[in-house]
Amino acid sequence: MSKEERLISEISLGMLIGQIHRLSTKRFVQNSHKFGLDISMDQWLVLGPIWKNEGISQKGIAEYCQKDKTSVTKIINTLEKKNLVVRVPDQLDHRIKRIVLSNKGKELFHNVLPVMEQTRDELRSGVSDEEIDSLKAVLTKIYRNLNSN
Amino acid sequence: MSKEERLISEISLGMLIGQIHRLSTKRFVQNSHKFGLDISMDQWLVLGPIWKNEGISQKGIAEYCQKDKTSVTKIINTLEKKNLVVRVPDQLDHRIKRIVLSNKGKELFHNVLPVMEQTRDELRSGVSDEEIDSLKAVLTKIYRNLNSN
DNA sequence: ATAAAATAGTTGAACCTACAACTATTTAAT
DNA sequence: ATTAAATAGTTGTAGGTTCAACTATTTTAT
Repeated sequence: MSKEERLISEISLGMLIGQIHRLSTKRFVQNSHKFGLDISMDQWLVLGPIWKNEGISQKGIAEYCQKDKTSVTKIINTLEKKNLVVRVPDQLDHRIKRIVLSNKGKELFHNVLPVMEQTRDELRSGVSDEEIDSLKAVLTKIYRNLNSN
Repeated sequence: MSKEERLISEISLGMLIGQIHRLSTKRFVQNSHKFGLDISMDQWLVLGPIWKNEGISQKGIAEYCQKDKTSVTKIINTLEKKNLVVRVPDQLDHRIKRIVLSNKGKELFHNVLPVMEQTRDELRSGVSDEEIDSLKAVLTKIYRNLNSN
């Protein structure tokens, strides 16, 4: 492969990953609308650790989702505006805010599960478990390359 | 695999792709700074088709990059602000704007090539060509699933 | 006990994306 | 020829991401 060809193929790999990321988050939102819900992929991602760990701190959420603390602040803002979660200041360490699901938030969480499933099925249609495994293996390598320094 | 496990594994695949997308665009920008340049991944992506096809329309760029026309408008705005490209109205069809690289834009394009290469090398470190090929094959399947309707 | 460093979260600026509504222009239909 | 439909691009709004700078609160070091 010539130098230019390698560069072009690199572009297409980067573009492929970018496209899939964009299209899958878009599809998720569209599917949520089909189910009569209104939630973004990132809001859903942040809801996950709160569900699993009631009262988790924003820092905890950021680590779990591997998102910047700034992003977490802003997503929590919109979740709070939607009355899905509440910020509760920690009584011992006043720097920490603990995030708690409201009843509306809990309800939404359950309702989103089928949206998740459908999006996954659409994504994986015609793709075998072995293919997904090999995909994940290579992606994990790349992820480590990018994440270590 | 239980239903919940499948959902969790799905989340991790989605997160993996999202992380890699974010980290690789971030790495690209960081590397461009190391080379004394200042350009984002998306600006670079848009510069590509303009380089290859002098005077391409914004619609053409959008198709090439698979970006929304709105995004293209805004990225061209910032490229124009940076004096890297110029919008030239088409003489025959007044709806169309043809995008042309300035000298500064051409120069930047050349200078970014090594940034691209280095980012690719960092990304692919320890990953064989076969792995990249299988990665692309599966990603392409998923891409088609998402793109067809 | 106090000053310095670390930690948790927020804010503002710049950029990117998606959606909907809009302008201006060209093409098609009758 | 005139009206309707399609096309190219822009604008505004809302949500996300990153960076740098900032506040407030612990922790640590001396």
